[in-house]
Amino acid sequence: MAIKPRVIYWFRTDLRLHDSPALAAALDLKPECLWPIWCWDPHYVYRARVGPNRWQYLLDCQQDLSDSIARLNPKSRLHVLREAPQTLLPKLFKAWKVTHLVFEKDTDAYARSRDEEVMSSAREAGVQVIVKYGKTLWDPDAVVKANGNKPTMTISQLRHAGEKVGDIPRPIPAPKSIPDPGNMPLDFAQTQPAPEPDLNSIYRTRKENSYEKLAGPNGDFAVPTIEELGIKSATTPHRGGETGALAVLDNIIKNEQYTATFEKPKSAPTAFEPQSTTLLSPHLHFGSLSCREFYWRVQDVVDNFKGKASQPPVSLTGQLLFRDMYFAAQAKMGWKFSQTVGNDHCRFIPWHLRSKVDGPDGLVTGEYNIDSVEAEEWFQRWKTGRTGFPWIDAVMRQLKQEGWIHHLARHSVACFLTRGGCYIDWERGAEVFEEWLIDHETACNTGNWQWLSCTAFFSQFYRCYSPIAFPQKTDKNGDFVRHFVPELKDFPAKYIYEPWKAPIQDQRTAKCIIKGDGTVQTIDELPAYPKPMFDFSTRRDICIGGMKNAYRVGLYGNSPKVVNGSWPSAFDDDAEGTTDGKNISEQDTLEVETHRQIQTDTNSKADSLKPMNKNKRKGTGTLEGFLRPQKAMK
DNA sequence: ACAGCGGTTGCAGGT
DNA sequence: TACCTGCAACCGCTG
Repeated sequence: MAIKPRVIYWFRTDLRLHDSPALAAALDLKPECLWPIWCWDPHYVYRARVGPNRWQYLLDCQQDLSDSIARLNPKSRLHVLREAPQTLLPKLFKAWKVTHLVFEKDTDAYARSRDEEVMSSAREAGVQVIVKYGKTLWDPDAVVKANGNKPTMTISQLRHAGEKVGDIPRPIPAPKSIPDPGNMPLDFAQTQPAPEPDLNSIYRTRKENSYEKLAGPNGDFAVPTIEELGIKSATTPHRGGETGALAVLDNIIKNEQYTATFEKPKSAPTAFEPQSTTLLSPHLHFGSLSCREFYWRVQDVVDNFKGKASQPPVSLTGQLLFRDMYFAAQAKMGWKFSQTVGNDHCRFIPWHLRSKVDGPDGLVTGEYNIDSVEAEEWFQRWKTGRTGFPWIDAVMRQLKQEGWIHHLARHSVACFLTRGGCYIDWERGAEVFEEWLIDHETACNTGNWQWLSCTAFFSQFYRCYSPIAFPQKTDKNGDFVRHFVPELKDFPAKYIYEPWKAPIQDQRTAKCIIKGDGTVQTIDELPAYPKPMFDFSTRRDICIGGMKNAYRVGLYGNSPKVVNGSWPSAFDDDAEGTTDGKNISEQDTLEVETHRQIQTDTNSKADSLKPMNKNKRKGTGTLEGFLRPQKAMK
């Protein structure tokens, strides 16, 4: 008689029961026993930037899922094990006599390397592995294949590739029952992770000890509390979990007008309580909501809508297309998608505070070069919400406090930090978002930062968000600023976005003095708010000049001069002074259009040779043949 | 080969 | 209110 399957279902960023193709595949095995488990991965604990708000959101999702599993089978729950999956799973295969390992596909760079290691040890142990995609509308690898094995860099590429891949699957209903878990002996040694470097040490309330016992402090595999983890309390009002996600979705769907006519660019980034968009992004990140459930629930409303429905990409379903575009781009490019150096699709701009890279693979180290004391100060003021521009500061404070900000608010502060203000590397901003966003998704976050900094996906750098004019379009009175920057709450609307222009008498009446850099709390016994850290329109002009210049030089992340650090020779001044829009001489553009021919990534070599051969037909044999005509600088 | 068009989400100043 | 233009000028896609 054949042995009945003994299945580990490994939950990761698919913390739901509804529409889970992988979970359905596990249940289709008709297992004798099924262990729903979560591995407390040291990579996430120490190496990813995770602030308290996202920790709490994850715990919410885990607890809700665990409760839902227990409702289907009181003998079961989500079993949380404190060890890296790469070392733990091989031991569980033996100790629990596992026959099958099932999980949802994850094409994130770290996830891929982790999963490959796990799959190889499963093969060695004779454990059958079942992997199903479920995180995106289409399998990112299939999208890449349909896109000619290239990363999807425009929404039309994604849409064409998606059409080739096929129809977006209808969601699968949640299971009605879950098998018992088998016995869970832990008669093996727990492998302790290396805690250093610990990128999240500032959030710990005590010495990190989440790896003391494999099954948690009570030995019961329970989902921990944030106190148990020794992490500071969350400040976000947003709660995770599948139950809440489906309730929010129900509410959205009930409002047919909103659902069918939603246009992202027309939604207000200044709206709060309630916000103007769905706030479902963190649920999509943790998988507490299936994107296909969302897609089809919305699409069914749109199909039955009597009026004029909005269309992708601005519509609700359109938002999911961008997500798939970034996932597929990352699926193709791997680690290099999330950094400049070595990235053949990311323009090189000589920003301040560039990342340090190290090692034979040329990956970022997590540290950066302070090439300008002034830029470092601007970066810290941006991060901590004391730039002196109330709109920027309000958004950054909302981000830190609540872990979520509106998409267009992200645009505004990202533009300000990079090409439209500070001229600081987008990777600095992406790291802050990684730390604070509850919906942080590496592919979408780094993709959007490249978009906004005009290094990939988007290039209209002369379209620049004003920290004064932009919020005024949707919030003349400045209610958003008054809420998140309360020291300005009594300022007249006339000055709310530029309080430094208010006469001193008005400042005293409003009980807030505009002075200093934000480190001083009170002046003459009145609350203080900083002066703007620079003149915005001057900086905007400098930045646009710098962008124009850098575009003309035309280096990309994989250009030899970027990889070997000799890029300053492509600009006409010294290494520290290349960032502010000075002109370059004509011959320095010669590097340039070769970027797509140069590959550090071996598996895309074949693609990259094509354009070179095509250009070679010109027979010039020199770089000139590759150059596009350059417009003269004024 | 290349001109023309459009690109989820700019701004200022109009009608 | 919902559009229009000029501003300077990027890219990918289409024919």
